Amino acid sequence: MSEEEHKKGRNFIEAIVEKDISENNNDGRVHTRFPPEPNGYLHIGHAKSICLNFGLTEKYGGKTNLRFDDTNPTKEEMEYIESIKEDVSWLGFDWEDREYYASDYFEQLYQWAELLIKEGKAYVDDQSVEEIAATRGTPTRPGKISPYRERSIEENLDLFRRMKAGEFENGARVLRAKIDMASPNMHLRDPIMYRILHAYHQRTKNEWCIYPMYDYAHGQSDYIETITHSICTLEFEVHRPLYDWFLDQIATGDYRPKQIEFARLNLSYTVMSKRRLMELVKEGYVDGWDDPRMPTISGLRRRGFTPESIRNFSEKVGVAKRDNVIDVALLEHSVREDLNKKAQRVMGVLDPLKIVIENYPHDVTEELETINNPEDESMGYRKIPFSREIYIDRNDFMEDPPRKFFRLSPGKEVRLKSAYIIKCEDIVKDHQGNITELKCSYDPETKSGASQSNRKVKGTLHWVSAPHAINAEVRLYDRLFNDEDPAGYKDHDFKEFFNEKSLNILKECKLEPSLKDAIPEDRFQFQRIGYFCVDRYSTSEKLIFNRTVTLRDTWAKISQKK
RNA sequence: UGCCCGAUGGUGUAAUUGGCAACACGUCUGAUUCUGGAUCAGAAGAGUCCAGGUUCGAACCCUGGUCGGGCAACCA
Repeated sequence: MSEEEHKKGRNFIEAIVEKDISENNNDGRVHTRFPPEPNGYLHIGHAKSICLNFGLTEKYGGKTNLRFDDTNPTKEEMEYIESIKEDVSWLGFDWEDREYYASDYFEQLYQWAELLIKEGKAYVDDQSVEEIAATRGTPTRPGKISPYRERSIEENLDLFRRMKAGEFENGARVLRAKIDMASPNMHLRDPIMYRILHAYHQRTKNEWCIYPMYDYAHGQSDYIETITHSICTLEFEVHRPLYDWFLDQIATGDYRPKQIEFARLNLSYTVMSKRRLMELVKEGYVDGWDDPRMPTISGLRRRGFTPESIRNFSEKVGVAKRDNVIDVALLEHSVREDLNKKAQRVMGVLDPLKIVIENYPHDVTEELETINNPEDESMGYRKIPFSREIYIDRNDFMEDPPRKFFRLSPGKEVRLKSAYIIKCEDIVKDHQGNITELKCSYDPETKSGASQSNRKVKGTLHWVSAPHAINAEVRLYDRLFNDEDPAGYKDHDFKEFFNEKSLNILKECKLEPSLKDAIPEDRFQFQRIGYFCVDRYSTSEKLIFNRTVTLRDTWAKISQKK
């Protein structure tokens, strides 16, 4: 991308960063952070944020920290930390040695809290949760001042130290910043800085029984890490004055991190909150956080998405402040675009229909040559066996076809990809009238690559040689929900829109023999069908393929229009 | 009846910061094709939420509305 194009296409955050650099704010540094709370798996929305934060520092020459926002020991687990790290690196980003935890700063945070008390800017409140909630006021009415607000500095200090020492029960007292109970911004009405939580923390163990709240911990953590641009989602916009207030209390020089908010990603036909995804997992709607239908990074990975496709997608969706719903078609386009260039083409028959080529000799196997990827000659060629009995997909045959059907039907000819032209001579049915087999003839002059092979026929089919085919299970996935915005109804639970047909397992699929050594996460294009990925739990005894996405299907559109 | 955001083709994002509304996805044509894929060529689709104002000129600035979102967890 040229300098000129840069300027044209830049989003509002890049514009801010460029301005800060040109004005030499914070010495012209760019330092961002990705700050997940380890209480769930990362999803495609986080991927956008990861790409944004790491992308910015790649572009402008800076650093990005990975920081776990682990200030609530009752909700957070080690399992999530591991999955988050794996997802970020899988996407292709490197936080180098900067793996940080908000809990690493507990001591510093505590010291700053004492400082605030000493300056008369924080106080210990003995009110109960209910009382604090009740006296906070409403958006239109100011709150009531706490009876404990004017305690002496000495008493506050003493009580806060005793809170830390574990002398009080959960919920008995909190430390509050003394700001303004009448502020029109609810977050400035003496926000809670510390609460008492006698809970075991994954990292600090039993060292603490008071834990800082997000608003107090986050900005100060940014400050400690010398973050310059603290990017978060829109719902934190009203927190910004508080973010700045806390910083102003402890900052000593000119350096200040700047909070910038952008609109979170929404995807059509799915849900995008950890809470809802957790529900799907816990209530068994899906297999787990990495179910291929989930919009989680691990789910997309298992489904067969590439890191590149997700990064390209993140680039394409843009960054702005207005609410948005991205068409899932854009995500699908991103994988197709990437896999089209990379995925080896193979033959796979999902719903086998046997064909006997009656004029082809018994006991003969030809090794036919076929290109691995017509988009990339360097991927080479391979051999596929051909014989008298083959399988084609059942929906590639119609006994009574409509006019635009270019596939096999009685008396009609069709090309077998990389093989011969065959003609349907006869149909074999069982007693119920189901088609069980097709009798065909082949034209030996039409072998692919042969000099007289140029005869044109309307259609080309994929196929596999019956005696050489290997068996596999193929899982077809569809959108998780039937509604574009399942979480968008006040009077309906999002799970009411769960798509019962979102998973279709096919157990009798026949694949070309070269696939027998495929290992988990190998990706292929099953010619004319779609892109498929070996499931992470696939074994050589039981091969399992997940359909990542179908190919664009013009015929499906034509036939749907009837 | 408070405060803070936002509003540009079906969807998303741009518009050299006041100068002919562009790009991508999607849709539709056609060409091509041993994948009804890919590729190539082309088309339709918004006059920028509304009403005023400033200006030679407004998507952009001002005023007033309308609509949408967020904020009242000892969550993040």
